[in-house]
Amino acid sequence: MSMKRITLDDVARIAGVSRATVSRVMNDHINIREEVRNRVKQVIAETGYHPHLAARSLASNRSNILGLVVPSTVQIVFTDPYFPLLIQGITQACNANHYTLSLFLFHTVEEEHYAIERIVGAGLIDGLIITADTKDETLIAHLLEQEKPFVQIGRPQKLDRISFVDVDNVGGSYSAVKHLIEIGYHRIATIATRKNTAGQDRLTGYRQALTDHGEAVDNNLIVFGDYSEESGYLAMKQLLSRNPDAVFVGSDTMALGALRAIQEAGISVPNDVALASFDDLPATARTNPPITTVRQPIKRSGMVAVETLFDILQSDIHPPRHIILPTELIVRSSSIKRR
Amino acid sequence: MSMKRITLDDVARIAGVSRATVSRVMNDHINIREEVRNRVKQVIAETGYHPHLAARSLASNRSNILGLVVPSTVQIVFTDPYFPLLIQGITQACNANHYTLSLFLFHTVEEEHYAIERIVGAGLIDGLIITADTKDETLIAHLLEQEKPFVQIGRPQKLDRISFVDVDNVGGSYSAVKHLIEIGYHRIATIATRKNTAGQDRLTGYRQALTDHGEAVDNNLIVFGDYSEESGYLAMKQLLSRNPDAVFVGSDTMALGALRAIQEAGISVPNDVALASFDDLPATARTNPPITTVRQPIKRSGMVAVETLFDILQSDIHPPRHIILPTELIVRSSSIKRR
DNA sequence: CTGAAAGCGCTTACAG
DNA sequence: CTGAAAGCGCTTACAG
Repeated sequence: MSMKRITLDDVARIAGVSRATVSRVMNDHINIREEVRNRVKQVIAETGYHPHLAARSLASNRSNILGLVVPSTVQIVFTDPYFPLLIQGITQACNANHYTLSLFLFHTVEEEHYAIERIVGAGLIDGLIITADTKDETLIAHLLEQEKPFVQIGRPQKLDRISFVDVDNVGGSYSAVKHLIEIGYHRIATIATRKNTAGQDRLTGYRQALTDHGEAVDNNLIVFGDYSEESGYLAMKQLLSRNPDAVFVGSDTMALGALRAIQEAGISVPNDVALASFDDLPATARTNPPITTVRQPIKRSGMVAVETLFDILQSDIHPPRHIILPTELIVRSSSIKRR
Repeated sequence: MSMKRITLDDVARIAGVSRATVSRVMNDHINIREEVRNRVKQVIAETGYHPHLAARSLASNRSNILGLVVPSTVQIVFTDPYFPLLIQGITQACNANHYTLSLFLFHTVEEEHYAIERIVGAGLIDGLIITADTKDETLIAHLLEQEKPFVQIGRPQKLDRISFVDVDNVGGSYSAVKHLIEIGYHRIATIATRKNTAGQDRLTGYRQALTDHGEAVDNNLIVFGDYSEESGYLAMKQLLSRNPDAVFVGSDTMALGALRAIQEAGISVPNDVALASFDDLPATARTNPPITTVRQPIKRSGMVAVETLFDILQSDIHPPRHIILPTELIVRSSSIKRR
């Protein structure tokens, strides 16, 4: 604020070269005489010169800023560590590539519409990462129309033109249910959700695993929640009267609710009923007995999303990228059904 | 990308005024003839004009971008909902003021040093919000030296020149311990931490409450943890042999560990030992029995931090602002010690 | 391999 | 109340 900032001009004058040359050194262009490059670098180091990002952005038409958009309808932000882990992955990839991350978190739909227009129109951002949500077709549509490069995290409803990074929800659920079958359970229920594509895919995996292993799919054993702990609790209460011997829960938060219902009913886990879940939050590792879970690579999906966006930014043609990251089954309890 | 962007020039030409006038309308200057202002606004609306932020930034020397810095030493990011709530408050205040938030999350110290210099030097950011941490004096020192306006969240070690927003850790702990005393407990232990100023202040509140109510401070009843669930568990195991009849835990996460230790020991809560805690995370509300907690206004502290930063940015002289937000005691169990 | 020059899209004294 | 003009600090064809 107080002392005058050092500019390209200053460096050029001190090094005895033109501004163009300094600019080229800054941007690692080839075709600079080694001697000149060193001299300029020397001056840059001595003066502590840092290029002015706004100026660069204006001249070059790229800002080295990425945006992360969290629509107003995304609630997970406040419940579990999903959001922090995702951000961790995203920022790590950004830092490694000298990109800056701008965060757009919306609290209302109006805010969302107003701000996104401003953001995209302001040309301050090279590309966007959007956390998935079923409902906001308008936001996605708007981005497509503006031809702003973006990558969605989570599978979109219709794939056609959208690049996305998702975890293998179908495969993850499949492996969990398959595991329950293999250790001897037969009346396997599920607490599912229709809230988003992840929930839908997890239900698909449940169904597929049963079918593939010669088990009938009983619709009475499929109950729906909304990702909240409370909804898991209520769903489990419903299920208890239907005597499942195992339950695959579509999310850890709901699983905690389900466990509460089970414990209140004075039922033994895993002898009377086994529990498996999707997410692998720290909390589920600490329950007693510990819950077997499907671990999704949250942090990694953030990193991959950024890399995918870079890939798009650097290529001229834009065929949509569809990336599915594998999950991992974490078996915590040695719950073998007693015969 | 495809269609040419609409600039100030375009708007000026269409509206039949100079670029200066359009600029003045955009920035809500006074002294514009009502008729002219309307005409320009009309054209802006029709063309969907959005000012180019980099250009504005370059010309005006303010970017309308705020930075949130999370040092590499801050771990809370990944454990509880503190970080999401804080971000929620910060983004809400930013959105309301047409500011954009950039997020700087560091994973290593090298990254931190390298990036912060780049950020501050790049002149892309008007001011910063720093999440507190005891250890990174270097980062703070660097910012002070650069004369970049910033607000710290959490009390810094030495106050002198630093503006900060903190919750009333001393008062909050005080009220919790006072409550335990008033409902009849006498051997009140604490699981404290020296990790940061918040932990220190909470211990201070504990001590003060005891002293003010004629209770002796017994150092045998003060055990230290490091904010982790495991450390709370271990601390409680130590405490159990010393027969406290109540424990005030310095954080909810540690309280969950402490509860685990109590339950493993087969001891009744709150009859044999009562539990109170600081933070008020969702998880503590769901334990059985529910834990009495001190609720800190996390989201609000984010909002206030942003507002404080605006205040600093707008004023010429910079006396440091010190803001302490009140906490709230949430009594969940009617734990009266049996006589 | 290097430089002169135009230009990116805005703001802001200055003058009237 | 409004405009002409300079300037913010970079990048990038173009020419040599």
